[in-house]
Amino acid sequence: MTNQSKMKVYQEVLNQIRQFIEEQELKDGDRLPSERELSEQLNASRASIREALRAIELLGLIETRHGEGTFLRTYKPYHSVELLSTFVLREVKTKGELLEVKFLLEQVCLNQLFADEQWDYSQVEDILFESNDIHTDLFLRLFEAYGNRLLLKIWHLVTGFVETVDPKEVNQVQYEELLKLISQRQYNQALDHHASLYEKQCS
Amino acid sequence: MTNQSKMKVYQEVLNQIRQFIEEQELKDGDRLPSERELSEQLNASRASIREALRAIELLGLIETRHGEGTFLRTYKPYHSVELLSTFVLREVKTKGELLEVKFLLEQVCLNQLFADEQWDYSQVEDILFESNDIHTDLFLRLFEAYGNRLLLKIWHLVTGFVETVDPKEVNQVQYEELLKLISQRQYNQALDHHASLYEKQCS
DNA sequence: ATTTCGAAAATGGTCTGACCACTAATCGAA
DNA sequence: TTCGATTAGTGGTCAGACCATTTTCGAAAT
Repeated sequence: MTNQSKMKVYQEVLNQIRQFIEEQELKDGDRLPSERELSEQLNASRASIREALRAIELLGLIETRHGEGTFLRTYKPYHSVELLSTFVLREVKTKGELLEVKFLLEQVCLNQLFADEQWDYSQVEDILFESNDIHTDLFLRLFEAYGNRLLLKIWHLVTGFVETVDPKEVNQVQYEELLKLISQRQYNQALDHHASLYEKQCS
Repeated sequence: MTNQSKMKVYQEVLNQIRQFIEEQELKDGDRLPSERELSEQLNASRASIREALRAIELLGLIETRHGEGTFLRTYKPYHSVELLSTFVLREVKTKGELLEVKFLLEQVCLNQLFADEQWDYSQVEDILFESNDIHTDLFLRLFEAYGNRLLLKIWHLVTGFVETVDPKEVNQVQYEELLKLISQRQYNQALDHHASLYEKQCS
C-alpha cells in the first residue's frame, strides 16, 4: 500500500475498493476483482484484502460466493443482517424501538401517498393475495409507488432487522380490510387501521 | 471452530465474541482478550479472528489500539457513514431524494413530540444559539428528546450522507422563528415552517 | 458436428509462522 | 526512591501453503 498516513492497510483497501467501484460504475450483481488480483493491484497482502472485504460484507454491501468471486450485493434481507443485528441490538435493545421505527416509516409512506392526488392505487391492488408475507410485499409496493428509493432502502433494512427478532404472525383478513379502506380513500381510517396492526406489539 | 454448519469461521467467531461479551458482561471501554488468546480459545487462526474483529471495528463497536489491545466502545453510527454513503449513493441518484428523507424523518420526530402532552420543551430551548450548526444540533436534541435511539441513528446517518453532497447554509433567524413557534405550541405553523426550510432545496 | 465428462484453472476459505511497530510492565542502576 | 533501558505483550502486515467449490475447456464418445 502507498501507506502514506498511518491509516491501516485495510482502511486504505476499503477506500481503493470504493473508488474502483465508482470509477468502473459497477452495479449490483457485478463482480469485483478476485482477492488475489486486488492483492496485486493494491499492493497489499491477501490477508489485508480479506479483512477489508469481510468488513464490507458484514455491512451487507458485497456478497462472496465460494469458487465464484465477490459481487456487489443485490439487497437481500436477513443474510448477514442477522449477525449485524445481534451486535447493534446490544445498543438498540428494545424490540419496541425497532418496531416503532418500522411503523413510523410505513406511516410516512402512507401519508405521502394519500396526500398525492395523482397516486394510482391500482398499482397495489392486484396480485397481492398470493403472497406469503402480505405485510412486507404490500409495503414494498407502497414504498415503490412513492418512489423514494432511499426511504425504501431504509425501510427494507429495518424490516430485515425486525425479522431477526420478531417472528411475525400476519392476519390476512386485516390486510384485506386495510386495502379496502385505501381503495375507498378512507385514508384516516386506513392510518388508524395500520396503527392498530402495531399496537399489540409495540408495548 | 466447531464448524458444524457451513457458516464461515469468521461468522462463528463473531457469534462467539458476542456471546463472550454477554457472558462476561463487558461494558464500554473494557478490553477484549488479545487476538492470540481468542485464537486459542476459539480454536481458529489469528487471521480469522482478525477478519471478525475488523468487521466489528468497521461497524464501530470496538476500537483497536496498537500495542494495547481491543476495546469495546460506545457505538458510533457515524463511523462507517462515509463508506456506507458512497455505496448507498450509488442508488440514490438525486440529492432531492436524500433531502426528502431527512425532511420526512425530522417531520416524524416533530409530529411525535407535538403529540406528546408530557414533552418538556425546555430541554431544547437553552444553550442552542452557540452552535455552529443550528439545524443539526436542534434536531439532535429533538430526536434525543423523543427517545427512539434507532430513529436518531438513522437520521444521523442520513444527515451524514447529506453533508457529503450538500454544503448547507443555515439562516439563524429562521431557526429562532421555528423555536418560537414550538415554544408557543403553534405546532401546525411550526411544521409548515420546518417544511419551508426545505422547499427551496428539494426541487 | 455435437454432446458428455473429467482434468485443470480460478477463486474463496483457512491456517501457519514469521517479522515489524507500538505500548506497558519490569527490573536494574543511579 | 527515581529514572531509564530492557523486555514481554499486543496489534499490523506479510508470504506461502493447502483445501473446497465453481467454472472452464478440451478430449473422447456419440
